[in-house]
Amino acid sequence: MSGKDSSTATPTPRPRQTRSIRTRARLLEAAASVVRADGVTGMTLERVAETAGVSKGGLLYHFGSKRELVLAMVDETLASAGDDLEQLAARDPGPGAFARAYLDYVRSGERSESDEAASVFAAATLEPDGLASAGATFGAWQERLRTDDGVDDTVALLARVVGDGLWLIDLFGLAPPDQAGRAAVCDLVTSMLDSAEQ
Amino acid sequence: MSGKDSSTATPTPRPRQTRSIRTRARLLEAAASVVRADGVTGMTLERVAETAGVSKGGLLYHFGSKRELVLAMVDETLASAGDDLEQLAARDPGPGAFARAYLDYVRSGERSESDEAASVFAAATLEPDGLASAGATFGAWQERLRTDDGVDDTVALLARVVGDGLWLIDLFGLAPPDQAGRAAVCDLVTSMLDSAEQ
DNA sequence: GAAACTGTACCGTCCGGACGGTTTCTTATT
DNA sequence: AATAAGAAACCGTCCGGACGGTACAGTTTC
Repeated sequence: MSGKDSSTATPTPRPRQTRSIRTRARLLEAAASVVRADGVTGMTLERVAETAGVSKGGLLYHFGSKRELVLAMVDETLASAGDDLEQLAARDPGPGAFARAYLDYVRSGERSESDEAASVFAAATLEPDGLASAGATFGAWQERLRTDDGVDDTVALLARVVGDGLWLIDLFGLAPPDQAGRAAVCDLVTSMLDSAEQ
Repeated sequence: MSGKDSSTATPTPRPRQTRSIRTRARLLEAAASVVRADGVTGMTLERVAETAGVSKGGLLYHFGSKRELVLAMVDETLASAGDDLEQLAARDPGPGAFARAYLDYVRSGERSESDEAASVFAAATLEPDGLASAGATFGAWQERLRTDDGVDDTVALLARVVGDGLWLIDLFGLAPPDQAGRAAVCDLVTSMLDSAEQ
């Protein structure tokens, strides 16, 4: 995960909590990596703790139950993606910035984050409503796409569907298109975005 | 699952030939319904068997292991979707038939199969490579889209991404767009398909 | 002195799979 | 037509093992 510090770092460092948060982050990361390596069924509390270099008791100190851990994985991943999105949109003034960011985010199909996100998504299926908050987040993004941007509703929705589609295709390894193809598609939709301003 | 037993005299009212494959299908269906109800973790062999009205031994007669069952679920669902797609494309002669079928398939979003497909997809994550064959199938569809249709490559890919995107968004309940929006998007891409023939 | 852990022991549950037995259908032979 | 033989379909139970979670007494770090 990258680009986590959205705001300026606190002037006074917190040595106390730094350790806790770092362990927490390590646990989250370890959980994703375990899922990626051994599948959802292989993600046991014991193995996650071991991978993170923490005892099982230590894990349960941070996450009271497996469910809590899984839900935190989803929230964390989505929040990180949201930050990246905002950051991308921020340096592109003008209408359709968020939609363009949405497409830029999936244009290259970089592997590193995608793999981890896939694991998280898979883990979310462990809990019946594990994707509930994910649905809410996607809904918020769609709303942002529709209202915050001065583009035609249909084209905005198209951008969202293409962005999500590419992202999910990557996530599950459903025969992702090659670099050239995905770039061409993103460019096509971006050009529609620009010419459909209103 | 007790059907009508209107037979009064004939002791053999039903041909028992298809008993095996019927039980198999029932097991597959039961598995999906269990996942939908209780989540991936709730899908145990015992519960699937019970839901299908079969003993656990009977289940294991048809599927040697849980892995086999899960893989069969994926294959079955994908094959079914592929059939629907072909059927849709068959009654639309002319270039871009498959691409249009791809979009028509997800246009309404009222697919009752969607629920079941979601469960199957979730179950596939139980096995590390549970989605391998799914990836292959999607790749084949993409290739069919690219070669079999007389449309521009980029637009064909766009159709695929939009189709998959809508489908996956529905599958995971990631804030699916409303009827009007999705129809508009599908119409838009379809019109691009028609005007981009070559 | 409190937060942030470690380490171990343990419990109740439940799961996947094996296995031996039982019923139902098909086929061959007489 | 009868029946023996055998395969296919299915039942019911048992077991080793692992998992999630609890409890708690110690230890390090700030």
